[in-house]
Amino acid sequence: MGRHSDAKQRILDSARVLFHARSYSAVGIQEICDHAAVKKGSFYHFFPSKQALTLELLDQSWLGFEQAFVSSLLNPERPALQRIVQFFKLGCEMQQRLLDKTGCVLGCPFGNLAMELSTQDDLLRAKLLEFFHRMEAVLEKALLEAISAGELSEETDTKLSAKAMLAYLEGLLLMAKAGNNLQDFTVLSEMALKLITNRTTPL
Amino acid sequence: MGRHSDAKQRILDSARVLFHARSYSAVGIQEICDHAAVKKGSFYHFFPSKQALTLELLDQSWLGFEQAFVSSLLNPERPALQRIVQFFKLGCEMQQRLLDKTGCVLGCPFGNLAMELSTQDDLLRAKLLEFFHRMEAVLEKALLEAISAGELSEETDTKLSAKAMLAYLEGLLLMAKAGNNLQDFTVLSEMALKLITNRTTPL
DNA sequence: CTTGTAATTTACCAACCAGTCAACTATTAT
DNA sequence: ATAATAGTTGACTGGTTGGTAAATTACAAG
Repeated sequence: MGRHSDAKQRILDSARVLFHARSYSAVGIQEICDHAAVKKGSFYHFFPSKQALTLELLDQSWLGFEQAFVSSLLNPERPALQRIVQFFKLGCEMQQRLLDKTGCVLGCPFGNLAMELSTQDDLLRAKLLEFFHRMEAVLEKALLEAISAGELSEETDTKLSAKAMLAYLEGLLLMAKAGNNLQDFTVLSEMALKLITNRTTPL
Repeated sequence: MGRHSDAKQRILDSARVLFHARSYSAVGIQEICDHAAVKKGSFYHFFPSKQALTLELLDQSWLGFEQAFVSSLLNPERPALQRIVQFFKLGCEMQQRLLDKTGCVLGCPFGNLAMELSTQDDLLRAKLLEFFHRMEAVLEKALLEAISAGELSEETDTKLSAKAMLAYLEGLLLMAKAGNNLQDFTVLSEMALKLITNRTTPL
C-alpha cells in the first residue's frame, strides 16, 4: 500500500558519496537531501537520525565492498598470496578512479569514518569495528588458503598477520590522502606481505 | 606596550586537547574559548580564523612531539633499530595515558586531522603532510644510523622503509582508535621492523 | 471507487556555527 | 602624567545545524 519511491536509496547513495568525499560532520542533512533531490522532511520519513542513516549506509557499503574486493581476494583460481597483492592493487585502482573524478585521494570510506567518529559515537564506532573485523577475517582466510597451498609456513600467525596487513593498508591510504598522491601507495603496497609473521617469532 | 597575557597560549592548548579528543569540526571556537576561559572576542584578537589557529597549533604540536618522541628516536646511546621499537612503545604508553584520562584511544593528533581535513582544506593538508615528511626523515635518519652501525644492510631502501613504517604506525593507531583498545597495538607494533626493505628487492 | 498507507512538501524550531565590531580596560614606554 | 598599545568584553551578524509537525499528495489493495 501507499506509493513507492527510490528516494531512500538516493539518500543512501548521496550520503555515501558525500561522506567519502568530505566527512561525516562536514556534510549536513540538507546537503544530502539536495544532492539526492529530496526534501528534508522526506529524509526524516526514512531515517530517524543522521546516525541511523549512517548505520544503514555502512551495511550497504560493506556489501558493495565485498562485491568489489572480497570476491577477488577469495577467488580460488589464483595463488592466495598473489590475491592479497592483487587486493592492494585493486584498492589503488579504485583510489585512482576517485582521484580522477574528484581531484582528491579520498581514502578508505570506513577508515575515514572510524577516525572521525570513534571518539564521538560509540554505536558507529562499534559498527565500523565490525567491518574491520570482517576484513581481517577475509585476509586471514586468504592466509589460511596460502598455508593449505604450501605457499606459507604452517607456523604463520594468520590472525596477527591479517591485522597487521589491514592496519598497514589503512595507514597507506591515510598517507596517500594526506599527500593527495597515490605514487607511494602503489609502491609501498607491495610490501604488505612482509608483515606476515610466524607464531613462534613475533619479533 | 600594552598588557601581556597567556590567553593565546591557553587557547592553543585548549584547541590541541579538544581537537585531539574529538575532531576539528566537532569542536567549535566557542567551546575552545570556554575551555581556555577566554571570550570569543579575544580569540579573534589572536587568530584571524579557526584555520589560522590550527596552523599555529600544528607548529607547536610538532615541537612537543619532537621533544617527547624524536629525541629518544635519535638518542645515540642505544642501537638504532632498538630505538625504533622503543619509539613505537613510547607511542603506546602515551596512548595508554590518554586512554586512562579520557576513556578513549585518541590516536595520532596529526593523523586524525589529516584524515578529516585533507579533502577539505588544502593549506592544512599541506601542513600536515609536512609533518609526515619530517617524521619520515627522522625515521630514515635512524635507519641510516643503523646501517652505519652495521645493524642493517647497506642495500636498505631507507626512504621506502621509513615511509612504510610511518604508514604502519598510523594504521595501527587508527585500528586502536576504532577498537578503543590498545592491546593489538602493543603486539602489532613489534612487527614494524619487518617493513624494512632493500633497494634491490622491493618485493 | 473508496479507504488505508506510504511518500512528499512546507514551514518551522532552538541551538549552534564562524566571524565582526566597537567600546572598554589595563599596561608599558616615554 | 600621558599617549600609544595590547588585551578584554559583550552584543551582534547571517547562515547552518539536526530535527519536528502537520498538512497534502499519490498510489495500491479491497
